[in-house]
Amino acid sequence: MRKKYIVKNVKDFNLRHTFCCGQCFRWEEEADGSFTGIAFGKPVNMKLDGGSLTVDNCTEEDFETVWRPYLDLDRDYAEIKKSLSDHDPVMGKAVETGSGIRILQQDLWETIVSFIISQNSNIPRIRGCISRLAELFGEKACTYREKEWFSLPDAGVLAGLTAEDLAPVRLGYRGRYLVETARQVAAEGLPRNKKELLALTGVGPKVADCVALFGMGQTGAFPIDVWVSKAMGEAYGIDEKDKKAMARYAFEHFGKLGGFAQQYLFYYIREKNMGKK
DNA sequence: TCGCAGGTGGTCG
DNA sequence: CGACCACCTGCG
Repeated sequence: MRKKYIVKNVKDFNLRHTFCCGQCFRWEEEADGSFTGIAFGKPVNMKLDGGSLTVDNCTEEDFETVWRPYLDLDRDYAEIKKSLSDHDPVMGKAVETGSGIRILQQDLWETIVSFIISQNSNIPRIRGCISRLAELFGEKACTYREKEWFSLPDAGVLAGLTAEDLAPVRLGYRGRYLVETARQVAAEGLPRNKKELLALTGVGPKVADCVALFGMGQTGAFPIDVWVSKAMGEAYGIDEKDKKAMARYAFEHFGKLGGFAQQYLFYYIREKNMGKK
């Protein structure tokens, strides 16, 4: 018995902006522009027509407890965008380009796993790794749209494996990081802040900031990757190698809005780069 | 074919 | 403490 849940009047939301801005790796665009994916063990399809969001395979209770917070629907993005746009013209353009981005509030463990895997890699490969990890070692959630869906393996499961066991996932040297981090989490519990994140194997400043932002709701976190470096080099004339200067700039100029600023910049510079090719 | 990708840990000076 | 550099793998 499948249910659909429809919400009217959703503002400042675009599925592609949100699911293709690099914050998540388990959503796929369908031919009709809708997106199918899984979070918190629940596969759904989302379709947006004007301001009307239809979530297929979703009850009202699921929507209120899972998807409303996940999609960050209770936050006023108009205000954030106004504030950032007023800062400078480049940010104004970035906000315009990614006007429907929402920062997803994702499962903490899944975020840790995803961004450890993401390092020094590329999006198609990251998606493949995460999907294989779920299918080979995760827990079966259910069948939806003639496909079997799996959750990512939890820390306890991964802690009992070796990097060798993970070979078919083809994580490369990240497999070792993942097993080691799983053992740390299984023993000590999930990290509660950036300091505890940095204590995990395979988690450095970039991954810690991604997890803080996407998995801990720390909106001031400002992950600096090669794309954001490029964007800030162009926009603010900061030396692209000087990560410290960039972090300082973000802290001083964007404060608690740093995470949003980062997503708009990231999406904008990547869009621009795609257009070039 | 081959550099390089949404970095990190280890090892130097 | 800052500047290298190796590291798995597979895309473009």
